[in-house]
Amino acid sequence: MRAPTFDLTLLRTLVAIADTSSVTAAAKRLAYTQSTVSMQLQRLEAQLAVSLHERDGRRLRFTAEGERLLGHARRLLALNDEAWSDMQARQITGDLTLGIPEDYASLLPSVFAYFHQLYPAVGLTVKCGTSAHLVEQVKASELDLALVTRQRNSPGGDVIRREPLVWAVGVHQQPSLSDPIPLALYTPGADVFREVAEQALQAAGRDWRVAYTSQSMAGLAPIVTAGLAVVVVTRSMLTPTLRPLDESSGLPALPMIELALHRAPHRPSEPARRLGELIREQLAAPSEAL
Amino acid sequence: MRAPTFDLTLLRTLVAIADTSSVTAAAKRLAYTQSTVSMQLQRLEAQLAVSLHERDGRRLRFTAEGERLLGHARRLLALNDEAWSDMQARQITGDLTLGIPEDYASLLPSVFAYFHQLYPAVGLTVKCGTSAHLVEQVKASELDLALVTRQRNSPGGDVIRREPLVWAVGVHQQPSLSDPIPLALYTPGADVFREVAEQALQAAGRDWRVAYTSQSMAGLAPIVTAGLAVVVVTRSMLTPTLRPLDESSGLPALPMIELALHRAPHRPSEPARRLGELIREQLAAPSEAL
DNA sequence: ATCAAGATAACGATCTTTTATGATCAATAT
DNA sequence: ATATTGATCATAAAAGATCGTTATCTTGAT
Repeated sequence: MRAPTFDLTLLRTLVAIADTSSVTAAAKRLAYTQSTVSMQLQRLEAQLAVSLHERDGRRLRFTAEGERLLGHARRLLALNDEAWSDMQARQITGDLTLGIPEDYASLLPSVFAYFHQLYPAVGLTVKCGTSAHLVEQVKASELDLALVTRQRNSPGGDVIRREPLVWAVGVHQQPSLSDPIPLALYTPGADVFREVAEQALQAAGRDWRVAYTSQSMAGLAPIVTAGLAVVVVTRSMLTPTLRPLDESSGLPALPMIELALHRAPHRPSEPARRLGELIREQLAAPSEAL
Repeated sequence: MRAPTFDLTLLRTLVAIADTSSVTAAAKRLAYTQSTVSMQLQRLEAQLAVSLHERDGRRLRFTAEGERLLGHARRLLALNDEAWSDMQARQITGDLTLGIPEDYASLLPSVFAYFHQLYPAVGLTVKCGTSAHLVEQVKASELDLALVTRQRNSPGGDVIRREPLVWAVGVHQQPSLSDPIPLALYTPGADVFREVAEQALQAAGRDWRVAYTSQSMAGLAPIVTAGLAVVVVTRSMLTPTLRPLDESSGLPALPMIELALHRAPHRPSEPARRLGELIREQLAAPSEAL
């Protein structure tokens, strides 16, 4: 007496029948013949010794047992699909290199960890750099992917999400905001935050001075928390030591920036495709909020 | 391109191979031929395009992928088996009658609810009565099953669990325990609690009087909570309004009683078998504790 | 009466299991 | 060491069962 076991393909047609409430439509969807689906349903009923469906007039209706089995079928198939794609994912091998702005290095580790769980055989290298530099590297195929910040509606790459920029200072500081405004900025060059800040101040007719520059937020932090300068960050980068400044501070409003994903010009490798997908899924959340 | 779907029978042999770490043994367990199991394993590997096992010397070892799949297989099969037995259980129909002592009516509802979930097509009737009466009814096949209380090591039926009996009074009462002890007892007749109590008092040379009698605990409750009498209950029947009395009260210790399941003499119906099983499982918990 | 959907029958192809056999490895004897 | 034995696993070939298709029939709705 062998253990009774469902044939998952039969359960899949059961689900298709339920979804379409028609044998013929289910057959079309599954690329079977109508008669095949009809017989598959009968086979299921025979194996369980239950009648799963009734036919009143032309309409097909499931019995209580049918509905019950449907639930089991959905659960089983979900587990099956998950198991299958897990096994496939583990087969994917290769190496890929992703570029990210330094400041986003803190945002991504959980994504990397998840990626490694899903694709343990893929060697992932992460390189940090300024957005402008990263874009060039992707174009030169030195990177497979690059996640960069840019001003709104700039061309190139796919937008992953948009984020509001805010002025910020140390939590307990009340900075003197008379001109010239003391700014803490990233290293000179094509930095988006810097561009945005300077454009906004200029448009507002304000004056400013660069009180401090550094390669990354980490370097700027001491100055900012000490209240010696204000900084521009995305809202998601605010830490407990940083306090955002609203309009009452007198500083001009800042526009949104975009987080965009650039891909190397050649057709993306499978690992690159997957990582791109994952980044989109994982980071897509806080988009147009304000 | 049809959706990729596992063959659960193949996964079952995978598990058997893992459990026995031998193709031959797995074949024996599954009532297959050795070559069948060998080929089934290969088929699985072919379908996934992965090698699941390695052979170093004579020993069979799973690869990392094999172990991974094994996990999925176990989960899928567990779900399959659960689904299957659920579908079978729903097929079971019939009626059955269970007898229980009145005081246990409060203990069982969750079991009945669960039973109805598992076997919705079974009509369950519950009849209350004294243990002695219930036993007679089962013997006469007027009941399919009877759950009764009895003194320890009495014959007949299967012991479901043993429970300590305790003396109890109202929470805030300090009853006068000088002879004759005022007892609140069930209706005269073959009641186990009464028997046990009277035997214990007699053995201790104490005197008592029956201050109140009723068909059930519900009727006794007012007298007891008012402190006019002490009552005998199982520990599991203690409510927030009842306070158990320990040895310091001067009352003699009470023995354990047993909860036993009696079955009608004829071969039990399938529903009766199932309910019996369920009762055993669900009530087996607090057995010999003290 | 006609049309569309579902059920049934018969056939053919494919896949699965078995029987039979060969290969490999470990252990024991020579 | 070498040979032999025993056992396990893999492979080949054949029988058998199963599943899907084509074709046809039935049934219900317009």
